[in-house]
Amino acid sequence: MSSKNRKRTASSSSSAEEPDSEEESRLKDLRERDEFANRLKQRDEDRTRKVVEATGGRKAIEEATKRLKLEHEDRDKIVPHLRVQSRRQYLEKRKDDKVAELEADILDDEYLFNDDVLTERERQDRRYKKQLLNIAKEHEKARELERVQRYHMPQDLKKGERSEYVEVDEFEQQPNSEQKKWEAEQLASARFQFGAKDAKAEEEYELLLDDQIDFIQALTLDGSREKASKEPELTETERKRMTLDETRRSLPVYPFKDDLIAAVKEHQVLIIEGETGSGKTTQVPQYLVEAGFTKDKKMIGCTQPRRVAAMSVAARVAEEMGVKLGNEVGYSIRFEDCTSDRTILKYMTDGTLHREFLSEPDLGSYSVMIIDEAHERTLHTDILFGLVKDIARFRPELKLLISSATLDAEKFSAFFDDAPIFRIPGRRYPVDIFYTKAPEADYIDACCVSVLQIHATQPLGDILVFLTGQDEIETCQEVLQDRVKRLGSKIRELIVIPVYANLPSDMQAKIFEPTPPNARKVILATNIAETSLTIDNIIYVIDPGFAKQNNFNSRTGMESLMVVPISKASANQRAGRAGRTAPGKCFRLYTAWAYKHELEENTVPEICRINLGNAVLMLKALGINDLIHFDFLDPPPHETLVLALEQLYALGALNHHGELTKLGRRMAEFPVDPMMGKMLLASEKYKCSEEMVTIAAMLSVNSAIFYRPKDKIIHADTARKNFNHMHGDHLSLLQVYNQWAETDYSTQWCYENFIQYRSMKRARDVREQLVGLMQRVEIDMVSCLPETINVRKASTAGYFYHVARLSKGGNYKTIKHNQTVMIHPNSSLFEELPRWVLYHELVFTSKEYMRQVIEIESKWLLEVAPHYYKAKELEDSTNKKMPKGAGRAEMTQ
DNA sequence: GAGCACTGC
Repeated sequence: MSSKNRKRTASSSSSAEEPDSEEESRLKDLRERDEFANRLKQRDEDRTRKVVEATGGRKAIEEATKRLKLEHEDRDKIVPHLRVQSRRQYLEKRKDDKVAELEADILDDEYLFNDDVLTERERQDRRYKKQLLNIAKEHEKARELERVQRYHMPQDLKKGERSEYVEVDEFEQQPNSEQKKWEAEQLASARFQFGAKDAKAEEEYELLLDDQIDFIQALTLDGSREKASKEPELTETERKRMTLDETRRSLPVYPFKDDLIAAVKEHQVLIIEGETGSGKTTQVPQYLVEAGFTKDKKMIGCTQPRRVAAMSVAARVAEEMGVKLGNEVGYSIRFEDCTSDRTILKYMTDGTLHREFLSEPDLGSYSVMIIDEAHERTLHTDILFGLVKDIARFRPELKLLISSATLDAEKFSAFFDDAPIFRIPGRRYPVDIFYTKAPEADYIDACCVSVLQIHATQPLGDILVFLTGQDEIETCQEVLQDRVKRLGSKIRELIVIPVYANLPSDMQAKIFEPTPPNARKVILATNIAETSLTIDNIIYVIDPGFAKQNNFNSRTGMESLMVVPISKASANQRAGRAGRTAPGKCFRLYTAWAYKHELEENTVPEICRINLGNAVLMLKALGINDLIHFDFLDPPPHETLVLALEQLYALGALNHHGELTKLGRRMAEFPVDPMMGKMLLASEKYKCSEEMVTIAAMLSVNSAIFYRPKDKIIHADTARKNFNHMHGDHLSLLQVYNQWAETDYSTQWCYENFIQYRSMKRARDVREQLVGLMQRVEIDMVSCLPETINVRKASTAGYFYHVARLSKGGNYKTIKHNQTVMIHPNSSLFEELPRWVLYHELVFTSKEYMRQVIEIESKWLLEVAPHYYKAKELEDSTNKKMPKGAGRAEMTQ
């Protein structure tokens, strides 16, 4: 490391040194880099051989089946518990209702009839009722007291018992929770009202009809199944009765089998355009196997944007081909490689293939590569396009299939030198599209009204509503449940179910439960339902036309999560969700004019919106030096690329010729941001690899570690404070992980400390992978605890770019851009305000916040990045501006 | 004193 620093210094202070030694050290580094790469390759080959000996992949399969089984068992354990919970909640609610009813009853009674006009029996009855009410109230009071006094922290729970706070969320979501009742009361009393109070009830019911939104039908999304009357639809049970072979033959691709094989044989690149449900993902690879594309021990690869898809499709195809998953048909995703030497058909995520390029840049073991769901334009598919196009030029025998839904096919074809397009009809029912006559001011409210409107006027069938986030979903759920309750038996039962990615999986599973007869399900979902989750039996879709999108500003290096209008492609995708099992309807909460004139044609592809540090490093590691002219389907903004290159240079991953250094080659092995990669490699020098790996893993599960249930915020916060480390959040995270590890990764411990088990489990997976990679880049695992200065120094070695200094008024200024930023209120340093801090990321929400912060000393910057910082600019006394030009360090070691 | 759409390696 120190030799590198010297070299960098030398290269930047130019004329002082002889050019020869600079050139020499560059060449030496390149030589070392290549030797390192060769060692990696050698090791990979050895490992593959070992897998073959160990009767290939069986372990992975066992692991996979074990995992599936475990999840299943988990659910079985949880479901009865959930039932008890919901019953309890129901009883609670009912009790509240009954008590309120009784109270109203007595009041009415007293108001209407004087005591003396009553008969003795009536008087007795009244007394009895009053007594009952008193008892109920006393009981409630006692319980209230008990609740306060006898509140026990979750650790008091006996072993095996589930902590209660998991479901509390649900309790709070109930329309009748105490807090909500109180709020509603306050609101009601604060409102100015005309007329008699009891007249209001009437109005409320009228509202359902009064408030209606006018929709006009504009067009119909064509379905390919309109002739459904001619060929009677197969029900699910009928389909099950069919043999696998019959099912395969009933798919829309089947008639095109021979044509398709012929087309693949004739052309090197083929674009396949087909709707979901055409069977292309499962069938096309099988056809190619039958056609003999895997004869010479080469594989057919098929990429998917999502892990679940890769796994489930592989399982399905294995079943159809009558082989065991992991043998001839396998899948490969992060943390799980379920393939063997016998595998000829391999499903994988696009990111996995992207990684595979590092060890096999020519895709030598594949005869066909299928890139599926290309229209989704994930970062990885977009980069794969460029790579794969390049390879196709010097491997003429490699076949490429790019498969996509409609619209984009022409663009793909143009990119791949006018490759022919093969069209396969899909299987979808028509969807009628409705627009509002006038724009809606409040789309949440409009959603609720529309749902009730559909519920009251349209035939049965489930509704899917697209909202932007958890917050909106919760509000909408409350409003709906409240209004439904008030409408009472005037309408049929309406079941409201939320879905978003952060929702615990057993709650998510509820969307798949069948709707009871004569009831209707409303699913309130985020974008998760646009692609990731397919829910059957949706007939109606409500689309307000918004989504949350992450954008990266390469000028400031800041990310921001904003609500933006969706694109036309996205709107059509959403509408399509209504026509999967029967003709459907889609209600768009914007005008037809807005659709036509205000929505973009397509969503801006991910590659143009995010930080490309890691992607650029990877491409460099693949030997692609001229990134500015890399063949992108949609080139990312120039500044993003420049920023990424600059950062890589500053980190020492590239030399001044823009070539990858040995350090850079090692960094590329890690599936993390380059700064984090550098941090991990720096741990070698600072002898704290154990700690850094943990911190990296914890930082990778983005801010989803601490759990804050609404009603136990105080407890959650005190629990969190126990982990706070005086020097900052990285160390707090380290403490969380290490304490968890000490309890043998206990679930119970997580509940007790208000920590999300799911995130911790993921951190553990990531950590395991990183440990493996550390060995791969030849770093031993050592610990420096209990001393932690080196942990912070190693962090600084990676993140010296992300440093801010305290200025007047308690604000911080970033060193690089002199931009005003603040410590995030969740940070353990929020009230400390150290002079120098290092941040993991900069996010814009309501303000510019630094998230995950540690305290550092300015002299460390000179130690870890002498090429980047001058001693002068780090002087604490002066307040003068930072000289801009970086890399002109004059420091001597 | 805040607030995390969704994937993936």
